[in-house]
Amino acid sequence: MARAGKRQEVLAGALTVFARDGYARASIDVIAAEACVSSRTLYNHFGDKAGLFRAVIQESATRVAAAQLAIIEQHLSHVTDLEADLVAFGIHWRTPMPDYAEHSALVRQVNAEAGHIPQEAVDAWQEAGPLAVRRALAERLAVFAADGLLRIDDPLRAALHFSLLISGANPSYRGGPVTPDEITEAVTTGVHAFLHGYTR
Amino acid sequence: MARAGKRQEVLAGALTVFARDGYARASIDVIAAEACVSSRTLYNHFGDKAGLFRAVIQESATRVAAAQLAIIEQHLSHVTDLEADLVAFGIHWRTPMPDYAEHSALVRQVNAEAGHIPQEAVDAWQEAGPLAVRRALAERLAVFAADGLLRIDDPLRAALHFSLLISGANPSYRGGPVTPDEITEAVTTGVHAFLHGYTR
DNA sequence: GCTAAAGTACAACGATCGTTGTAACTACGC
DNA sequence: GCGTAGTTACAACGATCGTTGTACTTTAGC
Repeated sequence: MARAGKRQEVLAGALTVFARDGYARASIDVIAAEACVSSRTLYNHFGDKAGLFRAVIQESATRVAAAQLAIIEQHLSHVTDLEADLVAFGIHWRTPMPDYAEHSALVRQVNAEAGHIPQEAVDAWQEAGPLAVRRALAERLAVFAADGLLRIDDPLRAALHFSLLISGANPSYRGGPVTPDEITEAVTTGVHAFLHGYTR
Repeated sequence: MARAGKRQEVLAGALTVFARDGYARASIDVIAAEACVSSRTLYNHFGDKAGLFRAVIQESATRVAAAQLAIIEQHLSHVTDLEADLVAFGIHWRTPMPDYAEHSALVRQVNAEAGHIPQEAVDAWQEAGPLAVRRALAERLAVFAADGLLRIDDPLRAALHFSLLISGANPSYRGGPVTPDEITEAVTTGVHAFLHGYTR
């Protein structure tokens, strides 16, 4: 296996290590071992550690964003019961697809390390990942507003609010994974707050 | 100045460096220089780097939580117009008091590095900081619910939702600081969403 | 099968860093 | 004023790590 796949395996291994240890803690040798690859190969592909990191966050953001766009498309194209569909969408969104834990851990690393990443790389990452998803979500919400189901002044901010209420506050401090029941509970209450608020 | 203040100066300098660089990147010598202190003094006070970090996050969380509890007390004790008071409270909350930027950068560092911090330290930090604030906020919200102003099943989750809608999504990717107008806009729309939701 | 490209193993470098020991120095309590 | 405890400057250590060079081996394409 000379040419094929090596690059992808390096990206996968680097994602694991960067997500777990962060940029500064992560060591090139550990990444190489995780990817079952020589450290020299790693340098041949990505130049240096910073280049590898940029490639990893870009690839991870792009891949997860694509998956989330598909989920948006799937659940929010033809809605019958808005609240039920939003709940189903939120549950699907938050339920761990493979690598979701690693991805969101990497997001936390990027958030923490933003000051040490070139601005252009951060911008590209945000554009390919969170912003793309937020924009797509905003588009759907705007449609619902046009249909008279919602009242929205700023769709982009509404999409942000939805994301926060649905996926917010799971920095996963505790080691254990989140149970499906917790996800259902969090999404249900989040969607309810998004739609109806807390006023009596 | 032998005994006095040294410890506090170390904590302040370490807060600055840890918040900016993160635990792994931060170097003891840089922290010592930032605090105008010998690195040996630092070890005499805190044992090692991990001990210093634990002291820093604990102190920062405790101090900021106390300030935020005071803001809650100040704005939400006697409310006349709930929405207006919540907006005023949110603006006061989010408007940078000194060190607020450093504190929230440190929070991001803790979120990213949670896997490398002893569980007990993370628990103590969360208890002294975010959870204490959330609990106090939940208490006020529960009072509003008892007064018939809000409809709340789970006050703690409602407090979480409020925090997310008000202070969420400012990972400060861009270098520039947030303008007061942006804060006002974000808080106003956040409070509106919290109270009324987006349903028509 | 041959050749060029890609991958590997291995050693080595310079740099950074956490941590400790030590001896000199300084401030504060009595 | 003196002594004790805190502070400093300084050197040194072992360890880790990013990165490079090189010689060797493997793989893929023709």
